Amino acid sequence: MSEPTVQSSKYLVSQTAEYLAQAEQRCRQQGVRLTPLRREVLELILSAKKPVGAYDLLAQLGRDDRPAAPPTVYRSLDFLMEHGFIHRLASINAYLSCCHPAHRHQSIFLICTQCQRTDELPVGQLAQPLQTLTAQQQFKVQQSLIELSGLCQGCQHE
Amino acid sequence: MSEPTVQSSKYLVSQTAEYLAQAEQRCRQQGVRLTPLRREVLELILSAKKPVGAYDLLAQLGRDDRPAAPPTVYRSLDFLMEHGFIHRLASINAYLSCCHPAHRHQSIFLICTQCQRTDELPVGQLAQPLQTLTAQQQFKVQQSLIELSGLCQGCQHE
DNA sequence: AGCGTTATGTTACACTATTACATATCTCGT
DNA sequence: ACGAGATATGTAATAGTGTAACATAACGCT
Repeated sequence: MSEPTVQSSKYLVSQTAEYLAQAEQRCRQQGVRLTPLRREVLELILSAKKPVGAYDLLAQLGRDDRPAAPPTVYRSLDFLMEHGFIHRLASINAYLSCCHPAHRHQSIFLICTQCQRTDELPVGQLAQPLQTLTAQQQFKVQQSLIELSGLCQGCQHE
Repeated sequence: MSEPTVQSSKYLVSQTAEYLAQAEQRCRQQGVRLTPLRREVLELILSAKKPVGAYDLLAQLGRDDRPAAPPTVYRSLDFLMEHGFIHRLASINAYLSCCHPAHRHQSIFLICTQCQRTDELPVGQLAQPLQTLTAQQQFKVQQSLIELSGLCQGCQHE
């Protein structure tokens, strides 16, 4: 709880407790409920140093010795995604917390194939060319997915 | 067999038969084998108007009344991807033929959520900003995945 | 023909996710 | 405080996607 989350260190520093408090507040503002279950799923994702699989979460949620059933976690994940608290990485079927849940945005994910740590970056300089390209095709983008797999700085020298 | 494939119409026109002939040739050049099975899988993907799921392919491959087993098709898909003949769309777990298998490249996919038709475009104007961004992060890209879902031109007015 | 390599067949299973329906909890008006 | 409707969770079953492990077959070369 004392160190900033790694994945967001370059982009927006936030600690788990602070993040959760802000999440609570945003849910209240929007009139939706960050229930104990949803909050716990979010906490688990926040405290992970890398993207987490749904079944990993399920195992950790396990009440009274037996693992929870899949819909339990998938519904929470759906809620958290819908409200912008987490993202799903399609290329590795895993979930990670969003660095800046305050507003809708497109992101680019850099996924390290070695250590699995993943950085989320704003589209920034790519937004304009992307817009130009889809406009040329007269394609109306609903959702974008940009995931780059490779070696992070730390893993290149091993 | 008489119409050009839709997905490549804006980028590189190629017909199934011609595509297969070129694939044969490239495999010979590289000393790898486009076996009847691999060729059939490629044909099925080429003749589809939209990306195809692995189990759809399996069903179509079904010999003597029973469907083929999963590894049959997955091994062929792996081969075809490895040699650049097809791509996998992670966001919809489907496969489609590559428009320009002659050389390695990054692509952008525009996937219509309505009709499922998918266009493959070269990264073009995005290559430079992408390169800049990953260089800033000192991230060594091994594989990139850019998939935009939305409505194609034809499906916007329905 | 014989041998090593490559490809395919076959069975079983792992992993990811959803459907359908039952139960519990919350919210709000009265 | 109460009950009705809406929202959330529990539970069981199953769908969809992909891989491991091992056996058999086909190829390619000497």
